[in-house]
Formats: sequence, C-alpha cells, structure tokens
Amino acid sequence: MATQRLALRIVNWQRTHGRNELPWQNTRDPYRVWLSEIMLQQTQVTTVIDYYHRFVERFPSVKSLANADIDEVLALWAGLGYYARARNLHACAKTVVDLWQGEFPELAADLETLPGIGASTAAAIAAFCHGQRVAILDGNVKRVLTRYFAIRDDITLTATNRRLWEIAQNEVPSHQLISAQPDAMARYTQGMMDLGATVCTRHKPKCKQCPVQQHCLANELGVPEEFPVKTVKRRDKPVRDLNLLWLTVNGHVLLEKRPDQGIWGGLWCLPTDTNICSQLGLGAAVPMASFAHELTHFRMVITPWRLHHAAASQTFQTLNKNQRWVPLLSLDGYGLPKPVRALLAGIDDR
DNA sequence: GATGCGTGGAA
DNA sequence: TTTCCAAGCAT
Repeated sequence: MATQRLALRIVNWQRTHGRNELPWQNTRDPYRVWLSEIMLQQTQVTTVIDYYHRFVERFPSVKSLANADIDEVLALWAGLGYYARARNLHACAKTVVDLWQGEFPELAADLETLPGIGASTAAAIAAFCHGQRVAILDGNVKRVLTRYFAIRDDITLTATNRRLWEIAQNEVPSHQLISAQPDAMARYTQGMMDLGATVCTRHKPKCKQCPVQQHCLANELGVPEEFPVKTVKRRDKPVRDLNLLWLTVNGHVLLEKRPDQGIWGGLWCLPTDTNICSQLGLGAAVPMASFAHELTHFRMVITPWRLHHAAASQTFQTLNKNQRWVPLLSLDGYGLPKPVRALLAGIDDR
C-alpha cells in the first residue's frame, strides 16, 4: 500500500503551481479531452494549441467529426504528424456514434477498446472526466517515477514498463484522499504531467521547486539527470530517396492519395512515379535540385521532377482513382506532407 | 519484443 | 550539425 505522500503533494502542488488554463482544461467533455489527448501523443503542448482550436471550431462534437470526410480530417491534421492518429481519430468518432450511442464510454477499460486509445490515453480521459482511479504512464510520469524511486532499470524493456505501470497504479490517490478532495484524480493526473514538463525536466531539473524533493531518491543521490535509464542503440541514420513528380497543367497540379500504410498515410502527395507524365502523353519531367527532409529515424532525400504543360485544351486525364488534378487555388483544402506543402509554396525546405 | 510512424524544439 | 525526444499506439 502506497503512503499517499506523493499523491497528496502532487495534488496540492498542481492546484497552485500546475497548468490550469490550457484550452482543453476546465471541461469534463470527453470529446474535447479525448481530442486533446490524441493530439498530445508524442507532441508538445505549444504545437497542439492551434490545431486543437481549429478542430473544435470545425468539429464541435463527436458526431460532426464522425460525419466528416476523412480527407477533411487529414487536411486539418496536416503538419501535426503521425497521421495514423488522424485516421484512428475519425474511426474512433464513428465507433462512438455507431456502437456507443454517440457518448464516449466512461471506464478506461472500455475506452481502450477504441481505435487510437491506448492504456495511458484511456486512463487520462477517465481520470479527467470521471475521476476514475486509473494511472497514466507517459514520458513525464516515467521520468518522475524513475527519479522519485531511483529506478535504474532500462525503461525501454517491457519488464521495466510492467513495473512502472504497477508503481504508477499504486501511487494514484486513495479513496480517502478522493473523498476529501473530489478532484484529486484529475489534479494528480495533470500534476504528474505538469511536474515532468516544467520541474522534473530531462535536463537541469528544478529540484528546489519540486513538491516531493525531500522524498525523491534521485535527488538524495544528487544525480537526478541519471534517470530514467535508456539504452541507446546508435545506428547510422538510413537514407530514403523519394522522387516527386511536380506536374502542372493550366493552374492544376496532379496529386495522388497515399496508401494508409506507411509514411504520410492517407495524405495527398505529389506522385512518386515520375513516368506518369509520359504515360499521360505530356512529355518528360526534368529533375530539380534534391533536398533533405529530416525525420527521427531516417533522412529523406527528395528529388522533385518538374513538368509544366501549357496545352490549352487539357482533359485532365488520370491513371487511377487515387489521382486527382487539383486547382492550385484549392490546395489549402488538402492535407499535404510538410515538405510537399513547402515545395508547392515555393519555400525552400533545406 | 521490436519497429514504424512526423514534426518542431532544445541542447 | 546532430541527436534526442515530446501527454503513445498499432502491428
């Protein structure tokens, strides 16, 4: 049985020193909480804020999102990355409408059955909206807990994560604490993330400002930055070459919808087969200067192949239904990968 | 258990 | 410039 020393201090600290004015806070609307949690997966708060506002404005309810076209959802998501989140977001909205009468389930265990919602996101929604006693375990919480308990196990291992989940669940506010403070679960959940994001940071943690400094083993050892332990297999960054056909005819550009699997899944993109223009009888494209697009696990080297065809009476033929001639003035309505958007906008992405 | 998935910011 | 990684999840 945990002592509640951590939980009580986190709850009280969060009330006065945590973040309490973010756009998705001060509501128990599961739709808004869910939307924010999906956007915040592997994505920093400052990046999410504008996207969140645009989504809520355009899709104020789970029903409106469920009724939307996936292409519009992806267009709103474009630039935020990890596009499977947007596809799962749409699938989740439809599932909530079709199988849950348009209301998100309350229990974390039920939320976790929905697409795009894993254990941590399910717990966050259930804790924020309904005060359920379930633990989250994101990067912030892992850092706080490994420091607080001086856990030197490699957090990339499954066994370590199992242990961290157990500890996290052990530390959630007790029934007694929740009776005294009904918002304790929401405060605690938010507080653990706030502490990790603003005080118990990866570099130069502000231990003097920490509400649990005197109980933190890593602080006692004087080496908080040694936690968490993470093995790094250093490998050379692989290079992927990508050809993009930049074909324009009379104010239109040929786009191609990418398959759901793989990078930029579901987005509209310049075609990757540079032979298309000759197959369409439009002549040969000319290679432009290549440029690099850096991703976490590889470097993408993009070579645009340019062809502008000025025929007055072009029929805008395509080779399959995944291709579409798009007016350049309508590009804003399409979800394009960041470097493709930059290329078409004439911005150098180097 | 390991891998793939985006983009932007910090050091 | 390079590396790391940020409110993880799916396969």
